[in-house]
Amino acid sequence: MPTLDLSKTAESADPPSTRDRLIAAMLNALRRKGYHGVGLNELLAEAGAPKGVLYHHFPGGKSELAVAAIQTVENQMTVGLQKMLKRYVNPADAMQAWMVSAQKLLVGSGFEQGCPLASIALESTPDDTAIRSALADGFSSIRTKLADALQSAGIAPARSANLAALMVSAYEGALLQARVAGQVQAMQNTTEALVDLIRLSLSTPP
Amino acid sequence: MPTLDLSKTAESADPPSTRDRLIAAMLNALRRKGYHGVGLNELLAEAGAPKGVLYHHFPGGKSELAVAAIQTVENQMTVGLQKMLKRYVNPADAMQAWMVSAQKLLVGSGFEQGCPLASIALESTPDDTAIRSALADGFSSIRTKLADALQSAGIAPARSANLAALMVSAYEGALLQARVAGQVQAMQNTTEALVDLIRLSLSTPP
DNA sequence: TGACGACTAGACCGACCGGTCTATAGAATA
DNA sequence: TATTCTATAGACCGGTCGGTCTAGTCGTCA
Repeated sequence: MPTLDLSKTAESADPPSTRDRLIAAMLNALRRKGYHGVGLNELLAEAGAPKGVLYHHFPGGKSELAVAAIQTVENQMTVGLQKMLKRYVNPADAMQAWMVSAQKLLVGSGFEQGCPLASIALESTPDDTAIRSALADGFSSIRTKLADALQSAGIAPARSANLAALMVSAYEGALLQARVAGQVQAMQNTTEALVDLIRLSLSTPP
Repeated sequence: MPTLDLSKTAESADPPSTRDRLIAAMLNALRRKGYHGVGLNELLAEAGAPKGVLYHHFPGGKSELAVAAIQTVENQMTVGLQKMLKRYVNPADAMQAWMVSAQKLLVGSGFEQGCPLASIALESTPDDTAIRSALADGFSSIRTKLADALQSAGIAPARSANLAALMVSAYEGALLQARVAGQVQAMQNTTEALVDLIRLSLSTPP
């Protein structure tokens, strides 16, 4: 069960496979209007693919494609996060950079593109077991990576897990508020408060 | 343009009007599966109303009903928040109580019911102007109320606005993570981190 | 070359979508 | 009682939904 093809460098990349184009179209849709907000026809038109192709690569249909998209974005986010955490020694700086990058995507798209995980998360029901478990895995893996980084920055283990959860919550909640407002004020405020508090946390014994 | 009828006490309440039943059905749907996840027929069945009635009370159809639902829940949330902020002098305690009440609703519904504002927020596009502005108003009013309370608790004005935004972000993000995971761990972690940090913030000069 | 599997292609399906329309019941006004 | 207005009721509409099915086009390997 292949996910995105990562074996090529950005330079030598051949045109993306049909499968990857389908995943990209689903991700784009999730960012903009959510899972139930897009139709299959629209998805296929964007990917430039006929219907048969979808059910060839994803026999489970729309929901299986969504699961693949979730796993893809989980991978992208953890990779991006690791990069930031490596670039900035101080996790407060890394957090700030993470927020700024999301903010840029949001503003650059005219407040259309949010987080693809968040939208489908809120449309899912407990019956959507495959989707929910993919999402749960994704968020859990992001939290774990953050917590590890916080711990190596000198924050106590118990506190790291809590702070990592707060960071993810703040990220999702801030994006959400800025998106509907059509302005980044709330997101900037959230970032500022959180970054301040992480700094405070770094300089305060548990 | 009447919203929910608040002129009656809980004791003397007559059966809810058709209009209110429609709003309640929409709110329930938003909590469980989002705006595009419910059909009109399902909504009407839950409210026990025929189709004509919807377009009588809400000529703008589904989206106008959604706006009314958003305004209703904004009102409910700000009232509830004010009550908590009055009961607990320390805003950290109020925040904790707020999170616990949301967590109870989530768990009590088998991880079905989240925040109705968040789901429709992520499904909306910039074209859904009425919905987005209702949401922006709602979140903004909640933030303002929180910031005022933080300020009266002794936090500097600039810091209060930031912290209020973080509180709302954390609330939405925590609910989202707990919902898909089917367990409250991430929400409890978020709450703990945030409450700790608010306390720290109360005892630290800006 | 012939056969086979992977992939592409799109016509087609019943169900359901949001929305319109006409008919009617009942209370209020004259 | 006649009239009018609000509210309820549900049949009906074209369009789109997610999904199935058959046909065709490749490259690969015997």
